[in-house]
Formats: sequence, structure tokens, C-alpha cells
Amino acid sequence: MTQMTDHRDLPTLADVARMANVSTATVSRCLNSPDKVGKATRETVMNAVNALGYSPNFGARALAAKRTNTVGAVIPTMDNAIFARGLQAFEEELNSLGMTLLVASSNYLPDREEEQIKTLVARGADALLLIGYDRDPSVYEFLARQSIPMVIAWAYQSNSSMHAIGFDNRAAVRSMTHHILGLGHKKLGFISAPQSTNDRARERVLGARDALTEKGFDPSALSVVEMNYSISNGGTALAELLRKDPDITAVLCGNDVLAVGALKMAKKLGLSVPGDLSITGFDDIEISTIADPEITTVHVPHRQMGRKAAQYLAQYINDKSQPQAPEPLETVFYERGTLAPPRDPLGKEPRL
Amino acid sequence: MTQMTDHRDLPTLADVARMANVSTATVSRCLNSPDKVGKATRETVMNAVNALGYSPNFGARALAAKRTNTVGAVIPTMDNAIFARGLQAFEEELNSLGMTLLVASSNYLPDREEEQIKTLVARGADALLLIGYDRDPSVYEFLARQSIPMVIAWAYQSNSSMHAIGFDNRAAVRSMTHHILGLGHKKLGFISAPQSTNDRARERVLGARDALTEKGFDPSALSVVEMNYSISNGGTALAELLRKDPDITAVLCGNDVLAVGALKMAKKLGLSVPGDLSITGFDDIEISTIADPEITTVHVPHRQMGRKAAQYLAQYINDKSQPQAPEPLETVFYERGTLAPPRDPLGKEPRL
DNA sequence: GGAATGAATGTAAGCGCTTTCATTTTTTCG
DNA sequence: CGAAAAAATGAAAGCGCTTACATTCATTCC
Repeated sequence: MTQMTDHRDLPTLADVARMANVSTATVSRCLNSPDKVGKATRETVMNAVNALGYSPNFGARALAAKRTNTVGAVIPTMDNAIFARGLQAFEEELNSLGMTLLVASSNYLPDREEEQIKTLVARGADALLLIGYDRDPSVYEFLARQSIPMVIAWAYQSNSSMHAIGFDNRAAVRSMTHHILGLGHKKLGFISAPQSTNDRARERVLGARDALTEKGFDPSALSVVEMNYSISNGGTALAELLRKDPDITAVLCGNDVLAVGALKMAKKLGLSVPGDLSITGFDDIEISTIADPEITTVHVPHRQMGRKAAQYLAQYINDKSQPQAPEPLETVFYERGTLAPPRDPLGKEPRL
Repeated sequence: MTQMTDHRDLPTLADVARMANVSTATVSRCLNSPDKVGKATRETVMNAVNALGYSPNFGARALAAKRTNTVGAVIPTMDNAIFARGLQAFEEELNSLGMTLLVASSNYLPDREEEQIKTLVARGADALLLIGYDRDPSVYEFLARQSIPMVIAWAYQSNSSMHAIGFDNRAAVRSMTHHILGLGHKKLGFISAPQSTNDRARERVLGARDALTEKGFDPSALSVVEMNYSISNGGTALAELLRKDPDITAVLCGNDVLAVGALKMAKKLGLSVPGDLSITGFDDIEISTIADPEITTVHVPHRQMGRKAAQYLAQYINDKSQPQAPEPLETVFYERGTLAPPRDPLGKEPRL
């Protein structure tokens, strides 16, 4: 059953050249810039190519041309649909631009991310897509030294000089929080991803604080719990939040996955959502519309982000110079079924 | 703002060798098989590497070593969590084996898949992961001619000589259908993905037919509708099925995504699930436990599949010969909340 | 002590392609 | 028609690395 994969010598450019009675230079040109070759020659050459089943050697090509037409992406994990979908759009666009996608995941671990970045560079990535801003400055230096075009996605901080294809996490949550406060909620909970190495998580919490401050609330009106992203963690976090602060009436979640978990737990605790407790998510992935009630969340334009990032990088590579700073993308607040005014604090009845 | 990315000459192996006062061969060995080098030399060399910020040139390395340590995967789409998650596991395992993942998606289009396969080969993939068996024989010939190790995932047909890391789709549905029939259902619906170019979809439908035949039912007891995978299509399909065959009491769905859509539609039509109608899914992705009631489905060991596929391919590459034929993986029937006996056909009351 | 063995290192030949520059062929046009 | 310009092609120099083979050096063992 075990059969050898003899490295049966594949035909090379030289073989094609010989068969077509031309120089290797001509064959190379036929393949890479056909318009620089006479019609007749081109046909002869292409016939030889097909006859031999020739396919160019990647290493040789990369070595001589100094590019691989390959772009790398280091993301936290494809297990989260928001990244999987963004990556899908990124791949599609890359593909239509004649480039291929190299993927590595960091599982939200800074060290691992750093390692993965180096790996992708060593694997010949012509450019890199990175998620968020947070990383050791040495990483940015490394990339600059290697002259690897790079762009940040999933975040956009206008005060940063780094180019990013993303949206303002802080502003999005700030605006949503204003809305929640406007409904009459006075005591909020926030289930966040660990903030220390995740600028997006941090910005989202900051957004909530911004709104609170602007509306004159005391910082203690917001209770934050940190948990890694997972459905069950969302539930655990909600229970913890409610234990510490039973009078919380609305819980903001760092993403939809946590929100779904919180919602499940709320039901389990016998709380009606949004009657007894309001819950909001972030991302707007599929699961937020499958939950019952559907989750009120912030829509993130993940496909657009993936597509634009690919275009940005392609331009960077082709022009050999950094493109214009991209504009931030817009998020949209999707009001669905998990947000409502708090019950009347006295009568414990829902307001009309 | 626009700054040039001058191809500032990066240090080469030769630079490192010069600085460390050794030959390029020694530097190369330090990097690729450190144990073949004396301890002292190794340290000197590594210092030089760090001092220069040296990073090997990918093209040169690939050309000389005849391998890229890169493995390609062509999947239908990362938009479906089942593939995203399988791919995540595949990437993790690949990474721990020192390899990197190249990704391309076909969106279930055979032509596009063929193109993507060629692209990944042209991008130097040392091996390929492909989903399912269905594809033009010329593709397999191409891969054989190029001696590219390949493995099929997400399916396992014992009658095929092709190696696959997967499970028996047909048997899984067959067994589930027996269970459904055992509950007393007499008229079934099946919402399938388009079968013509998708062996997994086809096998799943065949599995249902097998069970029906074995239990002595007429083929007309199964009504099949084909729809591309999407939540809303699941709903559309259910409506169509019920219009054509109002006495259907159980609907099998080709995957969980369709099942969620069907469930939503059933509720919308005022049908109680599983009281009025039973629904089953396939895959066991997150959404099946978020739906209410949770969806009865077949658990597919996607992580295990990804991991094993990576191991298989790594072994294939390293041994330069096809590994032993893998064993099929097991699926598990997860009975949750969307499957129950049909209502009593006379009294239209649920049985006790 | 010296032959035999093994470890460490060096030499140099490619790997298969792209691309610059030179050369040849064709086209253009006064 | 012939000189000049343009188009097509060829010759050959790398690109930066790995590795087979040769060489040197340090051990081992009778």
C-alpha cells in the first residue's frame, strides 16, 4: 500500500526552452509578461509548457523575483466566527488580486503572536495583517527592518500613527452606553476579555467609562469582570457580576460569544431578559441572531475590513510605498431583543 | 506620509558567516540541525545572527532544500464554523510540527477548487488538505505528477483507495435515521446541500435512504430539497418541504446551519418543535446549542480531524512515502431538544 | 603510540528562475 | 531605400541557501 513519491524530476524552464527552441529568458517572459513576446513564439512556448506539464518552481521564482505573492495573517483564533469571517473575506480579495493567504493563530498570547509573526516572515510573506495595536515595539522594529508591509485590523485609534483598517472600538461602546444610560439604567456590568494585552478589549471598556463620566456617574457604577472569550465563561462571568453587584440592570459584553453565555446563564438564574436584565454584545456574528431573544449588539463590518485590508496591502506591495492612511470604518448599533429599560426600581415592575 | 520601503539589503548567510568567522555551511547547520555543530561555534554563530538581525531568505531556502515547510488547505469556506474550527486545529498541529498553513477557499465551486489547488501547488505547498472526494480525476493526476502528498478530510468511504481522515457520513445519517424511524416517524423530509458536486451531502442523503429501505419504507417516504448552506435557506427549504408534503413529521438537515434556519422557520409557522415537527442537524457546531430548543445533531470530531490530518501529512512529507491508511473517525449522535416521537396521527395529540 | 573512528568544519556545486544588457530582427518614415 | 527607432530575443550573471563530499581535528583503544 505504501508507495514512494519519487521526486520524479519535474520539467524546468530550461526543458521548456529547449523544446520550444528559445532561450529561458523568453519562456520566463511568456509566463510573466506575455505581451513582451511575439505572438508566434508565445504559442510555441505555451504548447511546450502544456506538453511537458510544466509548472514553475516556487522557490526559484521567489528567490529570483524577490517576492512570493503571499500575504500572512496572524489572528487570535479562527474559532471565533468574527475572525474566521474576516479572514474569509481577506482571502477572497487577496485571491482576486493574485495573492495567496498564509495563516497563523496566536490564541491571544502575545509571545505566541510574536513567534508567529516571525514564522510568517520566514515563510516568505510579502506583507502581514495583524489584529489590534498591542504588541512589543520590537516587533514593529523587526517588521520595519525587514521592510515588510503591515497593516493593523480590527481597531482604529485616530491618535496612532500606525495605519489601520478598522473601527473605533471605544467610540462604538461609548455611544451604545449612552443609549443604555438613556434608557434609565444606573448600574452596569461589563464582561470583558482580559484587557492587559488586548487593546480592543481595553478600548471597549474605556468607551463605557467615557459615557458614564460624561453622564456624571460615579466610576463605581460600572463593574467589570474579565474572562477569556467563550460561551461558558460568559455565564460564569454573569453569575460573578450579579453576586458582587445584585443591583446591576444591564450587562455589556465584550463580544457576542460572551453575551450568548451571559444570556443562557440569566435564563438559568430565572431572570427574564430584557425584563429583569439587559444584555448587549459586540461583533454581530450569527449566534447573536440565533439566541432567543436575539442579542442587541454592535455590528462590525468584518467583510469590508477583510477586503480593504487586502487592497491596502496589495497596493503597499505593488507601489513599494505606504498607501494613504485609511479612514476608519463605521460600526452600527443593532437594537434587537436583549435591551430594554430597567424595571421600576420601586415597584419592581417593568416600566410601560 | 508616504515612506519608501527601500529594499535595504538584509543580511545574508554569508554576512553571518563572515562575522562569526565560519563557513556558510556551518551557519546553515546551526540554523537547521544545531546538534551537528560544536557548542562554542553555535554560540558564536547565534550571536552573530542576533547581532545582524538575520532572518533566512525564504526563496533561497526553498530552492535549495526543495521544501517550504508549508502545507495548503482548500476548504469550501471559513464562514462555516465547522471548517473554521477544523482548520484552526489543523493549523495548531501543523505549527507544532514546524509547518505553516496556506489557505484557499472554493466556496463549494469545483472549478474554483481546481484553480485553488493549482495555486497552492504553485505557491510551493509541500502537501495539501482537501475536503471530500468529489473532484475531476485530472486533479488527482496533476497532484500525483507533481508528487504532492495529499489527504482528504471530512469524509471516509471505505470502498475508496484514497486515504482520508474523516468519518462515514452515510453511516452516521443512516444510524440517526433508524433512530428517528424507531420513534414512529413515517414521513421524512431532508434539507440537503446541492448533491451533484458534494459527496458528503450525497452520502448523507444516501444514509437516510438506506435506513428507510432497511425498515421497508417506500422511497417516497423521504422528500428531499436542495439548498446552499445558509440559515435563511434552511427556512426557505422547510417551507417548501412542508408545502409539498404537509404530513412530514421529521426533517433531517444536511448541517446545523440549515437546521437552525429550519427551526426558526418552524417557529415562525407556528409549529412547535419537537411537538409538531422534529428537526435534526449535522456537525454539532456552537449554534446548535444556542438555538432553543437545542438541536439534536451528529457530532463531528472536527478538531481531531484537523489534528490527525496534519500529522498524516507531516509523516507523508518526512517519510517521503504514503503512511498507512488511516482509520475512520467516530461520530456521535447528540440527542438534544428537537427530536421527539410524532404526534398521534389520529388525535393530533402528542403521544405520552 | 599510532591506527582507526568519529565529530566538527570547510569547499563548492548546484537548486530553477528573473532580469539586465547586448544583440538581432522588424518596423517606421523622411 | 536606408537610417533610426522599436520590438523580439538571447546570453549569462546572479538570487541566498543546502548539502555531498573532502578535510581537519580530537578521541578511543589495543
